[in-house]
Amino acid sequence: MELRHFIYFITVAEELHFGRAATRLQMTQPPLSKQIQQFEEEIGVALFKRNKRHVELTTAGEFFLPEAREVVAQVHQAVDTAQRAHRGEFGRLVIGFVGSATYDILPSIIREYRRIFPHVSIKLHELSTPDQVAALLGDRIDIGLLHPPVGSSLIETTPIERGYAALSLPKNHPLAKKEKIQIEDLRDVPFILASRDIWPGLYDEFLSLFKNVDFTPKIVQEATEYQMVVGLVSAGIGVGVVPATAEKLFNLEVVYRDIDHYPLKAVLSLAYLKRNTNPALKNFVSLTKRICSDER
Amino acid sequence: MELRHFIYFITVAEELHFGRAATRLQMTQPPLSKQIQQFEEEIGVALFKRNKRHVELTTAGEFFLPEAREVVAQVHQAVDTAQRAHRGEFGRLVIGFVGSATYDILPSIIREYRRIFPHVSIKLHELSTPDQVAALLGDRIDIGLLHPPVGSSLIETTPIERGYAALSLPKNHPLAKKEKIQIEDLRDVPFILASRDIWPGLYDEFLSLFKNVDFTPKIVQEATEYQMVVGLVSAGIGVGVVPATAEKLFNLEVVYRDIDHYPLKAVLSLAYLKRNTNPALKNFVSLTKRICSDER
DNA sequence: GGAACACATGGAACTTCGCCATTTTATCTA
DNA sequence: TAGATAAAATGGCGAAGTTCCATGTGTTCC
Repeated sequence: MELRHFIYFITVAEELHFGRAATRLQMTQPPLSKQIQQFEEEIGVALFKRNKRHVELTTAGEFFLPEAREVVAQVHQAVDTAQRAHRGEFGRLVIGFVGSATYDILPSIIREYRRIFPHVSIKLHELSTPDQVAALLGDRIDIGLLHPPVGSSLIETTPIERGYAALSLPKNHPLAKKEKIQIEDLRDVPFILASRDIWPGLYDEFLSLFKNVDFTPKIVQEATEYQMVVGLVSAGIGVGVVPATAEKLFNLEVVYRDIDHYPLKAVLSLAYLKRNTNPALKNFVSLTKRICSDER
Repeated sequence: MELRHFIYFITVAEELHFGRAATRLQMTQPPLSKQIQQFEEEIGVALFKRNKRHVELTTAGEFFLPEAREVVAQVHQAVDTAQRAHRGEFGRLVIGFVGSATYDILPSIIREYRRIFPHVSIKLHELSTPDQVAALLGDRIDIGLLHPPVGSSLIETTPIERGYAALSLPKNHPLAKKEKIQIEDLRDVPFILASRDIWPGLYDEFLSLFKNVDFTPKIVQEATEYQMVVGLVSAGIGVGVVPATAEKLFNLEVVYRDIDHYPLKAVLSLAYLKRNTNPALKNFVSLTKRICSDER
């Protein structure tokens, strides 16, 4: 019993004429007759009443016809489902992200992706960059939104946001009066940073600013997230270093200032395993790239 | 693309091992590998990720698996439906019947048939015997419940009720006092009969009773149904001739008597076209025969 | 009653499916 | 590091099944 038999049966049932049915099936009449006979024998049911001149369905054939059509429809649906999944229209996507990504880029990407691929289920996990790298290598997430570098040749990364970091100061801080802060102004200033785990690139870049001056910054406090940095700043503990997108965490007690001539690059990257074959991943990556290039 | 491919895919997906899957399919591994490859090529979707040592489903394969199982299930359901219809468990049955059959045998047969074959839809038409014969020959009904003879070699008949007819008299009629009526008592009695169309056999048999006596019965009225005969009798118009089962049409004004030594046979038969292949018909006929033999 | 139509039958050719033997590659172990 | 083992892929061959062509047979229509 093969699919062929069902298709042959349906065609003959529609034409009630072996010759015409054979033409529609692009074959000749004798093999069609034989296949139908074999099929009837195999299932033990006469599907047609034939009297050398006229063909008609038996009662069993009439009941079989809609079921046979259902078989063919189900076959098409199955193949279609596989092809859609292959194109990434069905699937699952597990996304890791650093907390700072939620301030800006992540929600708009997710929103757009959901609109275009409504049948892909998305699972989000807030993870630090090193945890994301481990999760990627352990196949627990498909995509990471993290701060480079990741330090693994198995992982592909593309920058999606080339933003900058800024200093956040209590609004009554003396330096807050200046439009641009000079690096010399930062001598003896107490700093509050997110811990190096959160964003090693930014942490290291901040420290490297001071290679060309004769002092090192005084880090008085490390926080586990940027929201906490801003909180400590507004409490007057010190001056914070946060990505510029954190300005969206409105806090009236805090102002943001750049350091003159010393931009702090704050790159957010998309990261995924090179060997990951999840079709939904490709779409997510290309969609993200498109959105980011549109914004420029 | 054939059913085989779906079954092969499901088995490999369940085993995730071409060798074991091949064993389960009672074949060797190489042709199985080849068939899966061809199938993947045909639908344009990689269903398995294989790396010479391990096999696993791709995302598309995971989405395809339940759909493929659905295909196989639908195939089985389709074949099962055809086989059930072939056995007469699904179907339609159009039944013609004479009015007198409703008094006794028909309801119990229908009730029992419905219980055993709940998925056969039954359509009932009250028709006279000649109309039933025409309807049978014109393929408008599958079965007739009628009074023989039918007079067509295309039609098969089997008696299902060998009942008797009786005389019905107004309860104050002189003859009503007698337990058994002698045929001589019927001289000059006005008779009421159902018209010959209704039951030619009974009509003719009644007339033939009088071949051996020197008078013919006086038929004063013909009615179009037995209920009407009984009604006319109770109105005192005359003496009726009705099937014994008509006694169930309770009427306190009427009594029933037999004619001594002259039983009036009242045969009800099942009739159907010999060439009718409706499987539900066979079951109906054999069930009816069983019920009738049980009752004896 | 003959012609035309339509399904069935029989035999030949081609396709393809499955088996066997072998190769390739990945993993495990010494 | 290298050999052993396991598992999928590859290639050639035989057999089975499918298709085509030619023909047979029973119906229907003129």
